[in-house]
Amino acid sequence: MRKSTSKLSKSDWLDEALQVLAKSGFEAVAVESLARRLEVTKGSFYWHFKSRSELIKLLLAFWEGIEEQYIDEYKQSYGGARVFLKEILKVLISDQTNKRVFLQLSHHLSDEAIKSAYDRAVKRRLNLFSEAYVKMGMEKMQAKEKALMTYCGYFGLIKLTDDGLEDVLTQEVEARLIGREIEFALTI
Amino acid sequence: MRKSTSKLSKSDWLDEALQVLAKSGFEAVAVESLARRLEVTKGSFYWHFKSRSELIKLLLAFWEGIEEQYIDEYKQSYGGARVFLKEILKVLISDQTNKRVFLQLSHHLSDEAIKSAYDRAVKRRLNLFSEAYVKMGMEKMQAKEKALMTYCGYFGLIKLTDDGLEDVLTQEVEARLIGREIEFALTI
DNA sequence: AATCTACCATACGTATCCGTATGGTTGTCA
DNA sequence: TGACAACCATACGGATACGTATGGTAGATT
Repeated sequence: MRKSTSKLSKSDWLDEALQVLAKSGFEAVAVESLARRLEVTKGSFYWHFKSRSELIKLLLAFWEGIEEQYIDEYKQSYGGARVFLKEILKVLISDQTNKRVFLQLSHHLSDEAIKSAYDRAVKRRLNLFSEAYVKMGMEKMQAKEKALMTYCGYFGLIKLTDDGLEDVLTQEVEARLIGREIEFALTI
Repeated sequence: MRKSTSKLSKSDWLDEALQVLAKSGFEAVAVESLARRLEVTKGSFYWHFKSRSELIKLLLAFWEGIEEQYIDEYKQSYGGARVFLKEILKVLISDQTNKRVFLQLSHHLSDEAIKSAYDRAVKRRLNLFSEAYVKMGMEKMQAKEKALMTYCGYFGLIKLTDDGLEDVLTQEVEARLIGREIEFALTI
């Protein structure tokens, strides 16, 4: 029944699940649906995972790992706080998978595991911004306030650019909006 | 089996459905669950409605009607564009039901009916803002750009204040953030 | 070559939805 | 008072999801 002869690993399931999550949301991260995509049956799934909720937990940890990893990379690549802030904003805005997974999390806060991963992701962003503003010379309290403002603009932006309102956001308008949001974030 | 002797109307179902939608999302707007809340069985539901999707459609129209109605009221109450913008922002931010329903819509754009209601709601807000900026003296294009910026801040704000991150947003911090967002919106 | 382990298929049980079919009750009106 | 309409209960069918039980196969290991 399988096409490929190679057997699957936990990692294969997680990779596929992340794709599905980014594209279609948590509801689509379903056991039998995933199994069909991987051309196996759920017999395979329940060999690798205890339950769907275990998959979800591992998936969240998987995603958080990826995110933390490339935040570290950006921190090392860009020493200056201002340029770091600019570049990390650019990637948080333009990385479609990161953006969509983050938004999917934000839609399912009634699930405890998802909510706690989401809370951490929000705080990661707020701290990123806040720390940058402190390094750029702001007082801690003002930096936190500015970080909140930046975060609101950031979140509204990734949501708006993900909603598919073609007649509102042409590519040109979207590009200008992104530019202005980044400009706003860099103005202290 | 019923407690009250009075029979239900379509309106009773819609009122209840709106409450549930605001509080728990579209998944919770389920036929049998709603029936239990109203202390009837789904036999009643399917007498009043053709299907669940019909209820959803009527519910969306119901909500849009409420929203349009009080936007009109605000337009009449506040003549000046600046004060109108300030007041409409305040209510769009602080009206919990409006805010939560709007956010719920934003989470279910794969449903066509929901998406089109959501698109209209987004455009309503963008037009509100844009028109205000034009009346405040901005060129049309710049007004549209500023409206987009305002919208992003607005959306991020209502989302953040709805996410229940107690250790991030104390009441005091939230109040200051709202103040700053409104201030930003009014600065041209 | 025999066996053991990793991996998977199949079949089943259960829960939860939506929707339908059908009949019962209650109030109103001729 | 008898019939009709509005409103609702009950019972059922079907779809879809999760999870379990059990057995099969292919490659590594001894």
